Amino acid sequence: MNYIVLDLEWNQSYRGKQYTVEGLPFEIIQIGAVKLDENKNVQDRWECLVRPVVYKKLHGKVSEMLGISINDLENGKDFKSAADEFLAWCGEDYKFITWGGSDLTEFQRNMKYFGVEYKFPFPFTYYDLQKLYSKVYSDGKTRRSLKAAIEELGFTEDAEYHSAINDAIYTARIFANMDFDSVSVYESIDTYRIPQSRKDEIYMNFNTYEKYISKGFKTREKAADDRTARSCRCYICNKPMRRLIKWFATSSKNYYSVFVCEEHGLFKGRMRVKQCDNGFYYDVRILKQTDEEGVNGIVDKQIKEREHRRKKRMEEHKRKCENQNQNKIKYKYR
DNA sequence: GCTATTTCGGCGATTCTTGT
DNA sequence: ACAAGAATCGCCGAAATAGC
Repeated sequence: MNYIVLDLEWNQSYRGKQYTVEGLPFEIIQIGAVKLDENKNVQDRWECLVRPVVYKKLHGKVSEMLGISINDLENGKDFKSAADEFLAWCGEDYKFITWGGSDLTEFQRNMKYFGVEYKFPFPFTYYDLQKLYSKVYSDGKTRRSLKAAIEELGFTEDAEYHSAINDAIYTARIFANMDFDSVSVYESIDTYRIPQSRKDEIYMNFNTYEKYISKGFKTREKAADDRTARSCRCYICNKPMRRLIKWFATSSKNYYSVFVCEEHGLFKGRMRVKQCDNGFYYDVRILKQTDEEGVNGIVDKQIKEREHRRKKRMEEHKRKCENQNQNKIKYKYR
């Protein structure tokens, strides 16, 4: 199996969102990629310019950042040929690596818009190296820009950033030098396409946790209330679990819950409703094995949220009273 | 059992950061 | 300038509770 490190550059409407074409918020103008074998040895490179046909002028921010003008793209390929050639170059057995989680979504949007026919696997998994970099070198949550990561690692900065092929090469360099094996189980799942039906729903077991992606629902409510998503089975033995704490929302868009498996103990659940390009709503749920301390953390979160609201209300109430008193005083001395 | 007030919970708006 | 994820704020209707 090969690794394809992919990086894209894209353009957008130069005169504002109201002129954005339906189904194509961004138009890809550069494709850059590096192919590595399973031992992380570089095999090949691929790059091309794409001549834009929808947004034929570059947005000011884009040309500034990329350091190019529209003239540089005149001799570019049309997207369909570029994508066909690129996908043929990718071969049969490969996995994508990108810096951040947006490239594959934009690539598929462009493919759909320009009628490129190609079947990516389902579920469509890839490696988000920005996330894996954070897991290896940081807390797993913060996201570093590519430049910041290269500088942190002390790599030589021998090429301009924000060029598709250069950024792909930088990303490949980080990939080849990091302890990838220690984090390689943490694949990302592309959700440009979501499960069509119940039987297509995704249950990914990452050893320490399980990720579930539901089918699409017409409304946010139906997605949030779905019984399949709200009731959980143990991802180790597949037996139904008992719910210890019912699902509750914090002031964020996350829902939390705690379940218990008779054999494997405590699990914390986190769920979020998202919306897909086709307008359907779907659930992303993560189940993670935990202990009493972890459960206390969830309970604390719930209590903290209540306390937080109570305090807010108290302050609000106090302020109201003070205002009333002030009014009274005013009346007194009038 | 009705009404007013308090508490809860869902969700949009806002902000920060990344990406182009 | 626009997109998307995550975190936070705050509004407002629903549910719970207090007061009668």
